[in-house]
Amino acid sequence: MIANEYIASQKRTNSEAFKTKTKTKDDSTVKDETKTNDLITSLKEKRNQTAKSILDFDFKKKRVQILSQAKEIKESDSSGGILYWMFRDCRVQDNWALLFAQKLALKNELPLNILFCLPQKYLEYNARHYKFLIKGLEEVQEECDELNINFNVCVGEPAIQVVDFIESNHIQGVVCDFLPLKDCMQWQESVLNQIDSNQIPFIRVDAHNIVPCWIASDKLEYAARTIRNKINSQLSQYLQQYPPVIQHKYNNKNIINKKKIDWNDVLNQLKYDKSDELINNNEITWAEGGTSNGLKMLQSFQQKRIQLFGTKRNDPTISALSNLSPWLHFGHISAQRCVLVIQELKSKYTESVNSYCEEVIIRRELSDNFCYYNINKYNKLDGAPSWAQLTLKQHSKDKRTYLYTLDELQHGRTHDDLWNSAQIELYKTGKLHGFMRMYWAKKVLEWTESPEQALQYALYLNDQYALDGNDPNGYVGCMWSICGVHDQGWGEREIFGKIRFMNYQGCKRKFDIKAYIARWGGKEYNKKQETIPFKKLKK
DNA sequence: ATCGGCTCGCGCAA
DNA sequence: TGCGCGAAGCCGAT
Repeated sequence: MIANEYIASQKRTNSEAFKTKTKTKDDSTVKDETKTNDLITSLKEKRNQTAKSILDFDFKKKRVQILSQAKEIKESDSSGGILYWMFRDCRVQDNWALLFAQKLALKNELPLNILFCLPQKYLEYNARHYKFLIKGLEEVQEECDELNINFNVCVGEPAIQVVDFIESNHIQGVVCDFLPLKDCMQWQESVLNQIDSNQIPFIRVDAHNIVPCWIASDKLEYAARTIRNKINSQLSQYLQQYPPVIQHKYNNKNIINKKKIDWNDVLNQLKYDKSDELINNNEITWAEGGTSNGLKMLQSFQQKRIQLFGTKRNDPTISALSNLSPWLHFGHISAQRCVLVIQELKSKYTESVNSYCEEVIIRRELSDNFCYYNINKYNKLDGAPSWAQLTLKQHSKDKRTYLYTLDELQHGRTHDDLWNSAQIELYKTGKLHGFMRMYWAKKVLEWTESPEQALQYALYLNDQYALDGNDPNGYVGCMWSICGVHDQGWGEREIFGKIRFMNYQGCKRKFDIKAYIARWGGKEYNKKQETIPFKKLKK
């Protein structure tokens, strides 16, 4: 199907939805199993062609940070082996952290273990997130069983549970993945402090970024333009094909007599808010966790949507986006794999592929850069650049034409039918179109009492409802919209100050807002006369 | 529909 | 110190 026909068919779908008010099935759900299996098979072949195992592969040492005094595995009588403490990157293949752990284990002829430890309460995770996450872990477990890797899951305080696992299993080396958020960084530091780091190497691997976060830049970057060259100039070095994680050679005595994991029991041990009706009444059906489901979505992007990405990515009535962010957030698929697959189409859809790479490489890595070098304030107003803090402060007392409570925002009950539609899309589907996210967050700034409250509400709603919430990308998205992070000053207005402004009118110009509103059913609540409440300030 | 002006501060050359 | 440049924007002219 050529692009124009495809757009036309989507417009038909939208108008049908408008007439019948029935749910339309997202066309990005892939039904063709055989073709997807082809992709999974072809990736397997590609890995096997790349190297026999990680030992035969040019592993980039810069992906690794050795945090302990001990730099190498020490000889020991009791061979508990190597532990990969998995947290952010929940997949077996295409995972530099697991590959590095297997490399250590093979080189030292040791067994290989994985531990995934879930805290009882984690950020704003709820049933929606846990269901997705656990589905992915089940797949990891199955793959580990086939590969002679000892996979374990536990619920509890990671800093305690991981140390306990290391001690009781006589682990000789620990590999963890990289997530530049406060909790995770603190757990890792705490584990490092509790173990004998003169004896046990403790190693962090950036399995999430293509160019490792600490290599891409050694400082807090100011904007996309300041990190772009730093990443692009090193990209060819790091954008390698993955070798396979292979069947592990060294047997693990822990595997014998191992109890089967009771996933319901895991879920029941978690403490999260179960009372939110918007979550309980809106089961997510378009996206299920796990690597193979993520690869299905990647394949449908490659086959159906990438061609539209260049020109239609800011049109929320057209399905032109990858829709991969939930799987990327939970680490069920790797961004590097997405780039490798999509770049095969570079000569065919040059503009689209370049735009996609800008988002999945530069913008994503910029988010990690922001959190890593701003670890105590990546979700606070203090984390904003000083010009933005100043201008927001100067305008914090400006009169707000509309003021909404968290509850009104949550249910999509504002005067703005477009905004309400975005909020409905968010709570019903667990995702919000990339362009609408910006508009959505900027209006929260406009309709709440202060920038602090706006940021708090936007982050809460995003983390609560979006499958890809609770992630550096989400934090930076809200910070960009509300407090100017990675952006620059613009013409001064009320409330916004110099923060970039967005409005209803602009959306009207850009896409068919009626189709979007019809699709999600946002209504106007208590609309006042004034529709555009700002006049540009004169100097 | 498309385009240029607006506006701002970092980064770099001087 | 001054200038060029980018920017997921808006707005008005054509």
